Amino acid sequence: MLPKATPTNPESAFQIIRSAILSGELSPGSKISEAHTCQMYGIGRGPLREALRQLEGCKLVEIIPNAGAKVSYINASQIIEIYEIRESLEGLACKLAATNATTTDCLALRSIIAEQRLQVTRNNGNLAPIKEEDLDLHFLIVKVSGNAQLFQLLCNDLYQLLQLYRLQPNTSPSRPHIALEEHTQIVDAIERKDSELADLLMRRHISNARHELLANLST
Amino acid sequence: MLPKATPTNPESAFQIIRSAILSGELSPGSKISEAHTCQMYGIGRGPLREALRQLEGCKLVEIIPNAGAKVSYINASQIIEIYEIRESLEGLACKLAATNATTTDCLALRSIIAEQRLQVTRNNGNLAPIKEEDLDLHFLIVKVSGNAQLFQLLCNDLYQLLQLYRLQPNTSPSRPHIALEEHTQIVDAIERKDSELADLLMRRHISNARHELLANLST
DNA sequence: AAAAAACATTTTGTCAACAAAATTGCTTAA
DNA sequence: TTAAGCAATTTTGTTGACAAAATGTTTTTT
Repeated sequence: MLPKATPTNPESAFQIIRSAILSGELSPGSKISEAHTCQMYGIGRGPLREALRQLEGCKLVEIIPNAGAKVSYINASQIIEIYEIRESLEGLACKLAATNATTTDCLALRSIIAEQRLQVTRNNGNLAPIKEEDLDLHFLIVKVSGNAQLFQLLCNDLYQLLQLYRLQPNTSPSRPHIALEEHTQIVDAIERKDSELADLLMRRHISNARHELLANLST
Repeated sequence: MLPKATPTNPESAFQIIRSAILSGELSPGSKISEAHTCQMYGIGRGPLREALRQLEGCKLVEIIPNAGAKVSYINASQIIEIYEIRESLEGLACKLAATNATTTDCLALRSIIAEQRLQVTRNNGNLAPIKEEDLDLHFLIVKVSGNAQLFQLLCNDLYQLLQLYRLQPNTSPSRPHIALEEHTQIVDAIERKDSELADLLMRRHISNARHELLANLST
């Protein structure tokens, strides 16, 4: 019933390799040998090369002429820069979301918050893996903003770089209680259509996360 | 003396096709036939396909499976969305630039302003093509910000989408006197290291441009 | 023994031929 | 006249073989 395009085209190669990178199957910094990778995932060399060029555009791989491709390694200064960008863009997303959110949107946002609250109480304040729900919320806010370009930028590029970073050495601690509180306030502001406040709160939320990250790096 | 990689690799194909698109040689919306394009620019079909996938990442071309690639056509709502993003990101750029600018940087910024002023007086307030100097200024501010990720995002992706848009039907009027005034104030703020004000002024500057654009679209 | 040069191997870059899909134009039928 | 079906052509997708570059190893020379 699905429209299903041809199975082994460059597009699917792109998704296959991307999943492999984001799941950690291909680890950051490691070389992506063409012959080896082709056999591994059952894709041709042509399609693979196209997929690699596409992944280069997402900054997930780095291609060095005559020397091959390797999975990107995100360092600390890069992730800080990305957080600065997120601060601006997600502030914008919240501002727009507050303006455009329908009641249905608000219900969906609330339900994510509820799920997060459940997670936090369940883990009783320990280092909890809200990670997925966290991104879910940010994801939905960007979607609700209605700015398609913004959605693509954040959800197809930046969020995946964050994911890649999290595969690396240190898993950031993230204080679930505080994050939950901040999330709740943000959704409240969106629901009340207070765009200015939603903007401010989201910027502050990400700024806090950035400073926590900086503190962990310097120690 | 230059390291100069092999001439006809996918990288150079990428640059060749991109220039062709940005110069209008390949017009927005037109199909990019593989065979035809290969002959036209003297590049192989493999390298071309890799280049097209790379250009798809920059949103300069659109690839439809089993139907080929075509030059992107940027519509009004897309450009408005991009201006919203610019407003956020260039505000950030100004904020960072105000914090990080050296005296050398400020001199360079001032010299661009001087050039713009020259242009405006020369054309005596008529619809002047400050376009190049305008982008030069924005370009330099982003560079001075010191955020490499931000630089890539704005200067390698968004600015070129703007360029693509300008190739299309309507050339926006742009009021040089006002723009120059706004630019001057922005550079002043950066020079005084007033990051908050620089942020605000840039956001307002781009917001003004966006509203002008909207006004022209609705008429 | 250390450094440099030559060789062998692996890996990337490129091209050309083939297969599959889509578009085009034509024929045929309603 | 229009619409549907079919055939021919063009265009995209894919694979395989070959050329060039880089890497690693061995041999030679100082």
